Amino acid sequence: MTLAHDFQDLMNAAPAAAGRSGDVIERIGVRMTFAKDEEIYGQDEEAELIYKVLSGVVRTSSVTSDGRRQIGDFYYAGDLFGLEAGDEHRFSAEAITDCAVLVLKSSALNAAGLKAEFSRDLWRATAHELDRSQAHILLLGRKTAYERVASFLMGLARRHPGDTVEVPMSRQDMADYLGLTIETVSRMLTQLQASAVVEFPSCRQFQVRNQGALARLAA
Amino acid sequence: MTLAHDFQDLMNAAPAAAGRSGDVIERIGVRMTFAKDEEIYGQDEEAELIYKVLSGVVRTSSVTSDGRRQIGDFYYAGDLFGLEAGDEHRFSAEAITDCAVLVLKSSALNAAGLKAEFSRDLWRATAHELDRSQAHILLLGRKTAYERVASFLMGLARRHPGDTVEVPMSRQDMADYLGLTIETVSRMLTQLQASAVVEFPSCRQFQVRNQGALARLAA
DNA sequence: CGTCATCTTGATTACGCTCAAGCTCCGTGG
DNA sequence: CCACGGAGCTTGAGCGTAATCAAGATGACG
Repeated sequence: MTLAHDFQDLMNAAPAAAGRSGDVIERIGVRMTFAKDEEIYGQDEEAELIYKVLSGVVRTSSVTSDGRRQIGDFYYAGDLFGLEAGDEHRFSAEAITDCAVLVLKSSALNAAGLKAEFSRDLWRATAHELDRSQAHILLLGRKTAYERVASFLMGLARRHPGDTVEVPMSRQDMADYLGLTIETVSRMLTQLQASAVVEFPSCRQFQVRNQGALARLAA
Repeated sequence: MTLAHDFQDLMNAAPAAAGRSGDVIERIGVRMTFAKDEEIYGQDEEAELIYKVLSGVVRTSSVTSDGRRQIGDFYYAGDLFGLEAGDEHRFSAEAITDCAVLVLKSSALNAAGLKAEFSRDLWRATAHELDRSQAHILLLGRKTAYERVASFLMGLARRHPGDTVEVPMSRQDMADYLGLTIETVSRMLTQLQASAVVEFPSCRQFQVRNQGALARLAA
């Protein structure tokens, strides 16, 4: 990991920060880059920083002592992550592609007197996270493997409108997000292709062939 | 459902509201009561109210068109619920016992100029919800039926310290929270008893017999 | 062109679901 | 006081979906 700016920037930039609150993190955050598979923060580390993806894709994940892994979510350019209720992170965060990330120390907001300005955005981001978590709960609790994989592709397609959708994560990442094994994910993808719902020219990109069928499965 | 105070109270009480922000909802909220199994709000209703449980137990749940149900969480006295990111509720809320609930219109906070005072509590409650949701994701994604039921009992015991723990919800509610069927829940409870981890004198109350074993299973 | 990681496919197993019957606990009424 | 009925819970038998174990296929990279 490398720092693009010195941490000193944080203090220098703070007084200048004004205007729309959406800009606060851009103004007083520190830009950092992470290589593919590099850890951004660890499970059980102190949760005092807020992160914003500039480019690349980030995953949050939790591994139990016996090796079972669950992925919390995937984050793309523009998404905030790392905000949590407890003192410690429940999930770790890793770059799944080379990434650029803005990092903001939440205590710096207080020091700079920008907390109020930023707090509405912070609440929104937290509420949005909650919303996505609840959708995830529905998926894990009551959907079949076929529906889970369909929902996942639907989510990817929704985020990246365009003919061909890129799949930035591995089958293992998908499986650990969906509460399945890689073999099951692979089989369901094959089935979805056989049913002409989607088409995979290669294993990391696909096109939606039957939007209606996909939406029905994802519902 | 019955209103203990007139809605007018909301406006009357607002100017008097001062001091600790934790009191805001108590001061300007409206008290309502709900009978067992009564709906507090429905799925896809507008999400503009915030609720606080005074007594009894509330569940949030989501039912798909084909009848599959997932329970989001259970709420006890002191818990806030109903806060959501979208305009519409993803879950409905029902009383699982006779309940008393404080209801607060979030727009009233703006009107009364109390939003800032309340916002920190609101953010905390949202972050806490997120934390619980993430734990729920871990449970649903990567735990066995046996571990899920053990985790659930652990959670009940933690909330209500004391020798005998009451189980306010039905087996169906437990099953729909845990992503299982009532039969599986029942079998796992029988197994946990057979292994002397817990003991059920009746089906709605239990004692923890082996704290360590229960904690290990729930981890 | 060879090597290794990733992905897919196949065969078998097992965990939890479905369907079905029986039990327990309550409230109601004879 | 006991018989009846119904809802909720438990137990049993068999099945099906997804996991596991094990080969192959594909693709990226040196």
